[in-house]
Parts: sequence; C-alpha cells; structure tokens
Amino acid sequence: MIQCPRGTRDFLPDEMEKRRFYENKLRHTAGTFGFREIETPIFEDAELFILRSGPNVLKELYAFKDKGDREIALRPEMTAPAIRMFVNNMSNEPKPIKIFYFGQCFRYERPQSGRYREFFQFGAELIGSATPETDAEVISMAASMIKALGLKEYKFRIGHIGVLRQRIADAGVPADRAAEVLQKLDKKLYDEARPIMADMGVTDEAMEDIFALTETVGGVEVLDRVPGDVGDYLRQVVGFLNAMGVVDVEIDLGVVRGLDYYTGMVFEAEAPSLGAEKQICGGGSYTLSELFGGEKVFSTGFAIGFDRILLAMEKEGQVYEPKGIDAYVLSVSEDMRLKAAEVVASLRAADISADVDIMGRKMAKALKYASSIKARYAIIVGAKEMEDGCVTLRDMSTGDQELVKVEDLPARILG
RNA sequence: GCCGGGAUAGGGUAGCUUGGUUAUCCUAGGGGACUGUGGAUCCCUUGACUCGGGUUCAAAUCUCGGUCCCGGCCCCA
Repeated sequence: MIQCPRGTRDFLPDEMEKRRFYENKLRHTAGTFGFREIETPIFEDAELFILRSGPNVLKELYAFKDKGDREIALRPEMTAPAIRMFVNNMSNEPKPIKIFYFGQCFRYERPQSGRYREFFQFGAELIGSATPETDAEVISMAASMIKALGLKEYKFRIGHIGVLRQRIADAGVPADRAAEVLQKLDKKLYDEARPIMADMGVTDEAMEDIFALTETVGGVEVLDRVPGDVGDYLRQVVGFLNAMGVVDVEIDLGVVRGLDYYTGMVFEAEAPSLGAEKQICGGGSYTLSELFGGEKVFSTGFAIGFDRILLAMEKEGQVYEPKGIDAYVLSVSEDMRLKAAEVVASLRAADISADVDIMGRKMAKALKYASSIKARYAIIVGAKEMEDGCVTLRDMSTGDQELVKVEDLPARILG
C-alpha cells in the first residue's frame, strides 16, 4: 500500500466540503473589503524565495532541477509570488491594489500538530499605499475573517518593527547582525541577548531601553511610552481600527516577525488552544518589489494559516454539517427505471442536486442509502402514481409523503 | 536536524508484559429475511497485525532498521 507522503493529507468529501465552505467565507469577506482574487504558479524559480527570505530558507524548500536544468521550488508562501506578479504585470495599475489568494504551500519541515509539509494559506496584499488607514484596513480584514470563521479564543497583537530596528541600530548593532538580536528579543531571551549585544558594543543602558520597548504590551495607552512618530502612527492605526469596529486588539512592541523586509507595523494572531503551533495569522507592512526588479512600493499584507485555524475551530467544538443532496430518485420496480432516469434528469435540469439509484436496489435498501447520503427528499417512482403522471415525494426527515406531478417537482422541492 | 510515545479490517478497538489453534468485539461496506417505504432486529458475507531483516520448531507479541502518525525542541517566511 502506498501512503501519502510525509506531511501531506487526503481530504475526503466531507472534509473537502467543510474546507470549501470556510474558504468561501474568507473569499466573501475579502470581497467585502474590495480585494480581488489572484492565482500564481504552485512552483516558481527558486531564486524568488531566496531573494525574499535569504539562502537559509533553501533547506526548508521543496526545490529541484527540472528537465531543462532550471532551479525550481514549490512555493513556501505566497507573498513573494504575489509581489512578483505585481512587479511583472500590475505595476501600472491604479493604486492601491488589493489582491488576495488561497492555495497550498510547501515547506520541508518536521510535521506536527498544525504543521504540514503541504499546507494551505489564505493571504492578502494591499500594494501601493503606506498610510495608517492602509494598515488598519488590512488588520481589520484579518480580524473580520477570524470572526467570520467563528473562532472565539484568539489573541491579536500589533507591534511595529521599524521602531525596534531603529533603536538597535542606534545602539550600535550592525545591520547584518540585527536578525541575531531580533531573534532573541522575539523570544524575550534577554539573558542570551545581553552578551551578544555587549559584544557589539551596546551599552547596558541602551540594552535595558530596548528590552523595555519590547515589553511595551497592553492597550492603546501603552503607546504613551513610545515617543515620536511611531507612537503617533500606531495610535492612528488603532483609531481607524476602532472606527471600523475592531476593538479587541492589543499593542505589543515585542512582536518581531522573522524577516528583514518588514518595515513598519507588524501583527500576529494566535489561538492559545493550539499548543506549539498556535500562530494562525501574521502580517505587516513591507517593501519587497524593489528586490524583484520593480520600484520601491510600500505594501501591507498578511496570511492566515488555514489548516491551523480550522484545527482551532474544531478544538472549540465548532462542527460543520455536510449539506447532503436535495433529492434521491428510486424506482419501485424494474419497469420504472427509465422513468426514474427521466425524473432525475428533469430535476438536474432545474438545478436541483439529485441522485438516482443505479444499483438496482430494492426500495428499502434504496431508502436506506438515501438516508445515508443525507437526501432531503426521496422521490419514489412507481407504476400506480405514474398512471396520473405523479411520483411520491417523501420528506426524509419527517417521513411525510405526498403525490406530486413530475412537472411540479422542482417548484415543490425548491419551495 | 534532536528527544520521547505510537501504528492491529474503511473508522474505533482486544490480544503484546509471560511467543503457541482459525486474531477479539463494535461500527462500516455488499447481499438476504422483507414480493411498494429508511434510520430496528436477525442471518450470510467482505475486510487488518505499517514494511523489511533477525532470533525461534513457532512472531501481532522479542529484536534491529525503514516508513508514517502524535507530543515537544530547533525552525517557523
């Protein structure tokens, strides 16, 4: 027997129906914010991802040479492809550009709960604008999406990477070693950060200032402790968020996020119920386009870990009931089978989801099957009723039956 | 990449410590009892020891390795 490759999954029809249902909620929400869907290739030139994330991503990339000796990688995320698309095809479109995407991504990592090698991301990018409203718009959409999915327990945190980067640069950390320091700060490993920073010539006083900054956590009032433009900027972002009804956000200047290209506001959402892999959403403002050969353009984007958020919803007890079909047609006797085929075809033509017995089952078994596929109605095609051009319409949940003319069936079922 | 726990019909399980008939039970699938009415009952039937090597007269059981899953670490764009 051949199993799925490590870290991949099969989605059976019930699961797939559920996933589509929630995907479409996300698509719908994006639509209400004026974002439009795009699709990019599942594989790209490996260089695209290395440019974005640095050569160290290579070890977690599904990368290979194709038959034309091209270095190819399965996409590990979709921001870089989206921005590549913008640079190649959309740079002259009126700004701002609002796009979103949903699709699978691939990372060569050890799978664990909420982490797969093939996983699904929903993301959006707002390109060409750099105002507080831009950031608020994006955060607000992310928040609306989590609400639309019905997740209850989650934490939303907004920070600003620019102020932290500036502060550590001013303190004497060289640009090429900033990532090292930020990584420790992200985990609040101050004791490990101290010797590293001391080695770079950062004074104790400057260090403690920086640590205090990353400990700036709480409501909007904590921004009073952040002097200058950044404090004002984030206050404006929060102001717009409040105006749009997003109130349950926390300021946390310790939100660091991994990559160099984030320039300003950054945010994350996590679901505490998930354990080690609890981050369900992450994003921020950045510039990437110039890396891919375009002009420098400010953007704000985010991505939702679709598998994780579904897992979190499941842990909260949210269940999705498969819809089933509208009608199941069965014939009472052999000589009615052609009539049954006509009936089911007429229902389908009327845009009703309808199935018909094709196994020659007896009525009892056919009804049992209709029940198991969650048919709302069984339509019993028998010789007696057919003399008057009728069939028996049986409501599968109540057991009520009535005689209905074949031509009246669609209206009766849809009504 | 590191540490630990696992894997028995489609799903859920018993058996493993102490090797020994035809591998347990529930559920599910197919057929029948029921000749024009489902979700009940009964009967028949389908279907599994993760894979490979080793020890042994004999391995689901002991042992080694691979694969996959789960918890955690690293990483997390």
